[in-house]
Amino acid sequence: MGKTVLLVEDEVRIREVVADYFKQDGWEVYETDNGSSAIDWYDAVYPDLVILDIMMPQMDGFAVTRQVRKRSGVPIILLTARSSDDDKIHGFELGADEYVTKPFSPKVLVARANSLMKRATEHYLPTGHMISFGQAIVNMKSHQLQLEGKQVELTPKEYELLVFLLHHKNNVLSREAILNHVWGLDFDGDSRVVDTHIKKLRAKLSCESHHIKTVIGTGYKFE
Amino acid sequence: MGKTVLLVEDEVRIREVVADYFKQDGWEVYETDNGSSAIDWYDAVYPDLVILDIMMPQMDGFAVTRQVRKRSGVPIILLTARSSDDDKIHGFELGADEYVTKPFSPKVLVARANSLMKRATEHYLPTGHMISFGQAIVNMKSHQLQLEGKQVELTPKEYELLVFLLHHKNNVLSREAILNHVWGLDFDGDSRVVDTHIKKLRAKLSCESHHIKTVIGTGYKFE
DNA sequence: CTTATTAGGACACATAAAAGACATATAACC
DNA sequence: GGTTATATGTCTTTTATGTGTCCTAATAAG
Repeated sequence: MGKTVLLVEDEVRIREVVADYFKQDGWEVYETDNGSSAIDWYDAVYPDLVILDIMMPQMDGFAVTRQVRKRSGVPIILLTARSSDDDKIHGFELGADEYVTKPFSPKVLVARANSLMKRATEHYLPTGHMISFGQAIVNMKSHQLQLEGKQVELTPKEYELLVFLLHHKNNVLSREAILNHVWGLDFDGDSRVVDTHIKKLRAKLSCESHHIKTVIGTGYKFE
Repeated sequence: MGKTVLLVEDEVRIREVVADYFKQDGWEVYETDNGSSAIDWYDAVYPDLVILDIMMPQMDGFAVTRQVRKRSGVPIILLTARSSDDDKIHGFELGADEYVTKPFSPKVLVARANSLMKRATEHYLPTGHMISFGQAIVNMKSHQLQLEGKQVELTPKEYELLVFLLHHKNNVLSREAILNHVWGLDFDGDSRVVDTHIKKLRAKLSCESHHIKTVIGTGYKFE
């Protein structure tokens, strides 16, 4: 699965240009022009990166940042027309990771996004880094699962699914959100594929499968 | 209240650098260079996070992990020297939440610590949109009810009903009104379904069930 | 005390998810 | 290029869970 970015910008011209550059660079781009729908989009796709314009009608970039930060520590880039230090402090306090001042070059923005992602990825998955739960250790480098000292092979989908669940521990994830993130937006099959892969993951997790909770009517949750 | 971390590392140089980074990030840092005093420190300060070097004289990181785990589920990060320790991790009892391989960047370690803390905190005190009453917290995101620290699973209807009551606190709600809002206008069944679901909600609310008052001849009220 | 109304329990029915079987797609190998 | 193995996705059956109805006991109102 490629990198996904949620782009929130009300000026159509800027949004389209930026989106094009990101697509060119291999990103999957979700676009919206206002803050309140941005939150809905976030919950639906769980993007790897969020780019927010500060100046937007109704719900501005700061407000969106606050809402997103309630949900996760996903990298956030704020786009600003103002360059005053007050704004910067305000934004950093709220949890934005970077500031890009308008006018900016889309190339530079993509470059910053990539370096931020790289940092975030290292931060999530540094080499040799592992996450454990119960008797299990997930090796983020070899994409393997170690269970009671034994190696358990995971298929790519199983691995992606497990990592997505782990990164959103304790959050209820709808089939929709899981599909969008692990399978991608272009997947147009039955949302029950998620069930099938959850089933297979549970089988491989064996004694630790209880961590994956079914949330009836919605989806799943990792605890 | 600031975050506190107990740092157990026998190499002075590493310990001091790491401690500095954590202090810089607003943490209160307790340091010690050996495993046995680590337990004493733990009992004295009850830190929010424990960072342990695996390789230590006398009592190693695994032993300390075991001791700490007897006391609580506090987040633990183990520092391992290169991947040669991977083999050791195989056979040992687990219980640490993360493993960071040396050499590591102190920045990354602080970042990991923060995200781990965030997860742990979310787990204990879910943020996001919540409504609380008495000892209960309703999480509008996970559709769950937390009662005296324990998660209580709500079915979709129970959740909708509870949220409707909460949104109209202190208002007497007729069965008709409840039906129309929670079941929808098209529902053509018996209005006594409301009673049944109120009953089930009360059972799940247990000690907080007194908030749901019966208004005889009309319906119910949440106080 | 009588009647109206609700609570509680038992049960039937509806819906959602798990399990299993199978078909198709993808990759690896000869 | 054809063959095999593996991974992925769909379909059907089984199981679990949620929902709604009914009946009886308890409780409140008149």
